[in-house]
Amino acid sequence: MTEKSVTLNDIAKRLNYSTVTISKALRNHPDISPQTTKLIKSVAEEMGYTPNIMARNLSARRSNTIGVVVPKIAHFFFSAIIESIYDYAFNHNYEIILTVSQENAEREKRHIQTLLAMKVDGIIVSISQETKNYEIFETVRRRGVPLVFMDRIPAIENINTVQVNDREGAFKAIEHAIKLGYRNIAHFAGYSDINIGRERYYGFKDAMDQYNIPIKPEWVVAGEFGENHGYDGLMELHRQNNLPDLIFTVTYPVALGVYMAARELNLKIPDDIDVICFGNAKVQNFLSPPLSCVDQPTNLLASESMEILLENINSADGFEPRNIQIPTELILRGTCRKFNKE
Amino acid sequence: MTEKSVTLNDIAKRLNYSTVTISKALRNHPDISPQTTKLIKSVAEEMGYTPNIMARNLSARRSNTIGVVVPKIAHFFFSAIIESIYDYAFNHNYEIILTVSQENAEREKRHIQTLLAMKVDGIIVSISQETKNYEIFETVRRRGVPLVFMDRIPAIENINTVQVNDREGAFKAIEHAIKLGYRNIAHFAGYSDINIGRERYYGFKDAMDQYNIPIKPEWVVAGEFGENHGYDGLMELHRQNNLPDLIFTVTYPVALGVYMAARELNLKIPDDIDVICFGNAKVQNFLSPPLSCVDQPTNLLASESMEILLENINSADGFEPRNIQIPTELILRGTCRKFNKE
DNA sequence: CTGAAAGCGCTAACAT
DNA sequence: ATGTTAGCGCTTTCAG
Repeated sequence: MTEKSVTLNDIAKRLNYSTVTISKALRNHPDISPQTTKLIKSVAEEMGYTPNIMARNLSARRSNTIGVVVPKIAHFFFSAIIESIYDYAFNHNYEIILTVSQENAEREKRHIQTLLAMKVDGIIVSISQETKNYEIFETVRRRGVPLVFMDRIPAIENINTVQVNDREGAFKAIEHAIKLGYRNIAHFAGYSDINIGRERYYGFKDAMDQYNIPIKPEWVVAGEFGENHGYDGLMELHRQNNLPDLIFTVTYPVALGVYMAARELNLKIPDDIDVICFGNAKVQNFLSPPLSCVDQPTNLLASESMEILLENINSADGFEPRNIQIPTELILRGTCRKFNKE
Repeated sequence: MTEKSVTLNDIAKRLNYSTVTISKALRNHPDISPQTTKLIKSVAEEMGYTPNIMARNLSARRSNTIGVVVPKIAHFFFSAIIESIYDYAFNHNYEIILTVSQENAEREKRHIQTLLAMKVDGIIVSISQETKNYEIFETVRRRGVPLVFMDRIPAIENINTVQVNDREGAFKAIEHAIKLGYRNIAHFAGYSDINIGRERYYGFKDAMDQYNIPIKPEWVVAGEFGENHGYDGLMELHRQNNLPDLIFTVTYPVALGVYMAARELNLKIPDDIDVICFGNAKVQNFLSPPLSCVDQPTNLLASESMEILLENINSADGFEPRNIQIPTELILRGTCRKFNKE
């Protein structure tokens, strides 16, 4: 019934060759004559041979596998990125081991340990919203495993990073809003431990400062990156009877949370309260109203990360860490557009 | 610099034990005395030992790893399912190797071969929209690797399946529409080779038949599961000047495509043309208008699949294939609700 | 309670 | 062009 999988040895015996010859032939090693190679391949095929990747990796001391750690996947931003990563990996003959931290630092750490134990050739990580201890990344470095941080980046030196220009992106959004006439602007921000929380806030602040608009502390509310933050945030401001005219949210899910709360409170977007967010999702076009945002090119984030990682993997030694910044673009839709206010 | 990772042997030498003792101690084998175990563990910890999973698996002939093949991930349905699968796996100490076929049968096959080569303990697959050749699944069976099909299921015998009650779900949606007074109903369907295409169509047909409404062949248009199908479909019907009053789409992305086309054509949803779809995504609540749908409980689909798979893996032999059907629920929002028509 | 021997399936280095 | 030897790091008998 359960047929035992055929090994190099099985083929060797059948053909009266050594396993080495078989192994080489199957990998097109020039040692082996074309005819023999052909013969061996056809027999392998016929016998239904599949290499045992565990064994191969163990022996070859490289796995052709890349580990990925992301905080979430059921959000457009990450699922789009992951899809691109898979694509890139497929085209370059790499396997991906994807792990999900669920925004939990402990879990993130365990995942990275597992990836190390699996002897992945390199790791791409987007840190969780609560990651504050960076020891594990030191461990990775000491092990000599190439590492690229993408989008969510810890504050440590000498690392590969691929990110969007968060500060500039946020600045553009707020500047646009100000030019539209907005003054009462709130920011539902991320925590400042994490780059995207910090930088997007700075971008917001840059713009407000530049146009001499005072920032109301109660209107800068730091929190997580999910719907809850947006929902709770708006609910709270409403309870305080302290609503701004516009809310700039640190991520798209936070904006969705604002939409939820607004519906519940019977606030009309964008008339009663307007929204603009960082991060783009195809569906935002079809929200009611369509949501304006700062676009982050997910495919570029993914491909740049992979590219740098593979370079690092394939550069014997002394690879200089690279830091890539990808420009953002402001996409205007139903919210935060002048004509809505006319 | 690049520090070599520490092995059982390293610990053994340091402690003057054999590797076997170390190995056993680390796995809490009763052979080893509690004190020795404790000592060994602390030293292992101190030396920064990480097991080499490749080696462990090779030797233990099981990987504690499950392979997953899905057609897409940047769609809410799949990303939600995958997240649940990861969760379940994490709690049961399994690793997941996720692969994405991109709706491509060739790629799907290669992924499954890779998973076999990686010696995964079991596989969950949701087949691509174009998979017609089922040989590879036979191969999996012959290898004795437990296999569960989820949501998208091929027409073969004696397999584990976990799916939603597609026919009933579609029926409920159409029946509801009919009771609302709709007669001119189109169905943007999937291809009939695949269960979800076929069954959802049957559900549609059941309802139309039961209420004696003739089905217009031009209004049943089969296609893929992505946005394009919906977009092209509506465009084409519009070109033919042959618009229905309601479109029932086989998936949520297809409905999105309809939204896109409708916007372009200046058709108002739900007044000019109404939409209801199979498959739920949180964001549908915030579309304009909110989209009614047949809900598929993604977490149940995921957990049932994992549960059956693990059972199958752990049942020595003679496991009877199981077939799970999960009931659906009709969720009414902005579209396909009577009050819109009043 | 501890360890020696053997082997998982494969590949790299070195013969022949 | 082909094979021999050795070993990747771990676990599973089986002896002591």
